[in-house]
Amino acid sequence: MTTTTDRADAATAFDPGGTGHAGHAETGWDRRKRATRTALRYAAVALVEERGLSGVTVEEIAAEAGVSTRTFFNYFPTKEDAVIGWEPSAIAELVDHLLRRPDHERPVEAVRHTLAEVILPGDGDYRALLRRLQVIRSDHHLVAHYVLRFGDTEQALVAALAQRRGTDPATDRYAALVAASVLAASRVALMAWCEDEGRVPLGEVMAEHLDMLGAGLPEPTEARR
Amino acid sequence: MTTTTDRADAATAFDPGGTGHAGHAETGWDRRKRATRTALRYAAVALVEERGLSGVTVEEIAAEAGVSTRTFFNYFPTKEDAVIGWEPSAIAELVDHLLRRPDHERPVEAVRHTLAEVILPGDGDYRALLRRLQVIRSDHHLVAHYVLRFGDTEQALVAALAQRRGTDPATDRYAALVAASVLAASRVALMAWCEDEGRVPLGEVMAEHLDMLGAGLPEPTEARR
DNA sequence: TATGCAGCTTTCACTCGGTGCAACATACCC
DNA sequence: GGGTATGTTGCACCGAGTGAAAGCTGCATA
Repeated sequence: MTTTTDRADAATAFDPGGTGHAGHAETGWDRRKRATRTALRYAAVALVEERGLSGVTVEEIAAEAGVSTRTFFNYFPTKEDAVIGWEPSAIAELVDHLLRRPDHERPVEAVRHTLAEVILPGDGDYRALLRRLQVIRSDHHLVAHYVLRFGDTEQALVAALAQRRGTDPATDRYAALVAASVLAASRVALMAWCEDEGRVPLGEVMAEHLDMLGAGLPEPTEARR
Repeated sequence: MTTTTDRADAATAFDPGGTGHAGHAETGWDRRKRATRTALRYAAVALVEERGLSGVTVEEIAAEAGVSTRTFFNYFPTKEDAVIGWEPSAIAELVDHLLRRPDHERPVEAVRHTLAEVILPGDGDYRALLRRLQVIRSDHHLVAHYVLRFGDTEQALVAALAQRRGTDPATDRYAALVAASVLAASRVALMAWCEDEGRVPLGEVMAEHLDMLGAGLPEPTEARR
């Protein structure tokens, strides 16, 4: 019901200055690729929202986006990744930000600020994020895959933290612990924000959770928190 | 190299009182099933250790264990699960233990004790656990799958914690946060223990990590911790 | 000991996810 | 305008995973 035609040829329909916020002169190829990627993500979310993950095949998503099945796999390694909107560049960006944080900052704070800068969509497109999270939450398999991608992020963060601290990422337990627990808390915060349908600003929800983590998980006094 | 024949017909070769520590009268079927399960796990770990995850097919694992491919899938939902030794019963057991912890115990402590009781192999078979963890760590895909199963465990823990606290598991953020971060810390501890090749007792490593978490992740003072 | 039942294993057929490769199309640059 | 880099497609293929029906195995009866 949702679509079927409106996005059919998104691969060739160039984005008319829509989400474009790319600084350095974008070539035609880049535009085309971004359009295809967006179309695939959009199609994936829409179809899965409608029929559930197992009710949709990659072939259908590709068709909906107006590209071949093979092309789908040129953009996303798995069906799930198209739904959760996985971007390989996101991890690199995260690491980049983390390495730029001031040296005096403690690891937990550095990671915290980094996440705040990177996860929260600067363009204010919280609606899309919320919708995607709702679709993810609706399917156990998608949640699992989401957690899995957090795992990838975690590995990258450990490497970056270790670099910051001048330690060996393979043996720096503190870095591993910080990355794992802060990411876990962030994930829970995202889910809570989603559960709440975005009424409380995401930044606040994140801060709340990370504060609790930083305080050693004290049991909330008031009932129902 | 490792095997090829020694375990070939483990499905029919009954376990001669080996790992058997089942209290309530075990029927022949149970013995047979346990033997098959063990053979599959063993074959999976051995073959993957030898050739890597992608160098081994389910068909080969099944053949090595002396059963058909279809039977493999009657025991494990995925190839990865056979390697990581996933047991659906483990989660139930975890929940069970958690619900039996004394009421006055704070959530973090309750989860902590539960994990200590369930994760640590009572029969002292740390060698097998260590080997399995080493195989898992050697492959990114296996690590991801391992994290994924921790995610399943997490959901079960949240439900159990919420029940304990008399809250709604869907909205109890504190339960979600505790489950997620404690499990994350435990996972990191397991990996650290493995990295260390089991020289320091697992229980100690776990305690160290959970203490750090409970203290709010203070930056270790001494260099290299 | 024979017989029936229950539960496990196997075979078969099939769908779908995912990848490598070679041919084709498109945008860019000279 | 022609060459080149890059993106897209079709094709062939492999392996994971599932459903269903038939066969086998152990157990509990008479």
